[in-house]
Amino acid sequence: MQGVQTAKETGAGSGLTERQGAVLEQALRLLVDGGERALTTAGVARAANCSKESLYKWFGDRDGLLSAMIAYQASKVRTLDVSAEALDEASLRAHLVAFAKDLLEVLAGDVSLALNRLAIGQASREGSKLGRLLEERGRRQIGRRAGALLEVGRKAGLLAFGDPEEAYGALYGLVVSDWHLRMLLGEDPSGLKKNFGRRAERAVDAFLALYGRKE
Amino acid sequence: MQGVQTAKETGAGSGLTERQGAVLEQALRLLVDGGERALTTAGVARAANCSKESLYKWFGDRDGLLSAMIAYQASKVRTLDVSAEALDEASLRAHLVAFAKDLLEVLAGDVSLALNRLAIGQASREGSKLGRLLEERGRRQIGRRAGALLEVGRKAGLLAFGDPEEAYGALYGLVVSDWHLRMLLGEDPSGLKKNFGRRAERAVDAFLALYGRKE
DNA sequence: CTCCATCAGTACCGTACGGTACGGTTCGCC
DNA sequence: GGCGAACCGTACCGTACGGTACTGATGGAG
Repeated sequence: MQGVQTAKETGAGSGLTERQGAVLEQALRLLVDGGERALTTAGVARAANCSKESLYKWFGDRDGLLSAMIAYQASKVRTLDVSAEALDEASLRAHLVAFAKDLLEVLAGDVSLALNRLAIGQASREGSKLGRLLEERGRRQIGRRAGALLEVGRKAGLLAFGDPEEAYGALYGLVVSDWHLRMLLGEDPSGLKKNFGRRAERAVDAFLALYGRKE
Repeated sequence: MQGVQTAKETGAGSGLTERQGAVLEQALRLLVDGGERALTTAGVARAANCSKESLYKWFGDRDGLLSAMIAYQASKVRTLDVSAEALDEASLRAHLVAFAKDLLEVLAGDVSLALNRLAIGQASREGSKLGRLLEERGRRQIGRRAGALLEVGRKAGLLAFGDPEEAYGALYGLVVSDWHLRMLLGEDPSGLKKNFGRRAERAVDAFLALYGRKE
């Protein structure tokens, strides 16, 4: 980090050059296509038309490459904030349903599944920080969005809950149930993807039945 | 299966001898302690005081060993059936809370986490049947227990739901939320384990608020 | 033009693992 | 007692991968 960074960086202040971003993109593609077994340093170098030496110079070692992949993928996700505009019951429900659909679509995405599988596979190793990293960049982010939404709903007198964390946990559980695990285990998600909309609405209705303020 | 099996088998008619069961036990221990990286054929042979040749004779190859481990572990879990005795609101709630606590304890168990991590790590491989196997032996089993319990509750007029699968999904989601994933990612479950009881009760109360029959 | 930094491509090394083969031993059966 | 099956321990082989070193090409700075 000494001196002026002359190479062009990616949009986010991630310290990555365009080239390095392209390499991570190829690495993610390899991971999605063939799982962790396919993610070899030689394979990444070949797919990205770069040398292994450059990989080690840029990312340190294989773990550094994996961490960079997670950070890079997370940097592409942007969480839109909910405007604290006038919120009525219908619009709160609409926001919640939109959140639920987004959540399901993110969790069912190829890259998300591959990265979660990768981090879970490494979780047994003691020093592996991949799980923590994924949790920080993934769950915390989407959790904050949901938390903000719930807070706005409570401020508007539409929701009633004591512990926001508990309310968020209930919402998450009602929306996702065990689908995430089943997809991680390899179950074909095509049957699920059709029903995202209906599933999200049902879950939100149940959530509102639990935490919606009875008028 | 030709002729009479002379060697003593394990209790379940799994076709495994005691010796093979002991070997699988050691293999599970290795997996729990060190993750998949520690689960090498040589390591299992050393830990179980058997030869690699015997491993390959008994289980075919490494995948066969992994499948046998999952089947063996599943065979140790016995699902107790709910007697269809007279069920009132309090006893239904008690049964549901017991189920929820069991579910949390199973999912948080060392062996369960290790096997789920293993199957998830292999899920990217095309031909891997481990995920399906784990789903069949694990989820389906506990799902049937829950389904039976819910059905009894409905028959007794204490629960009202249309689709049993949906009701079970809601119960599962309320109980587990994202805790399973977080534990799979390596989060320390010690903080969670203290609150199993309270968590189970809260989840069951929410479930009953949704699906309990208002009298 | 010259110098220097960067990087692609490749060759190389050590290691670790899956799977196989073999010698020696135990144990049940005839 | 002798035979044969099962099996332990170990040595062995091929392969694949992580990581390093080297060579040559490119391109920008002075």
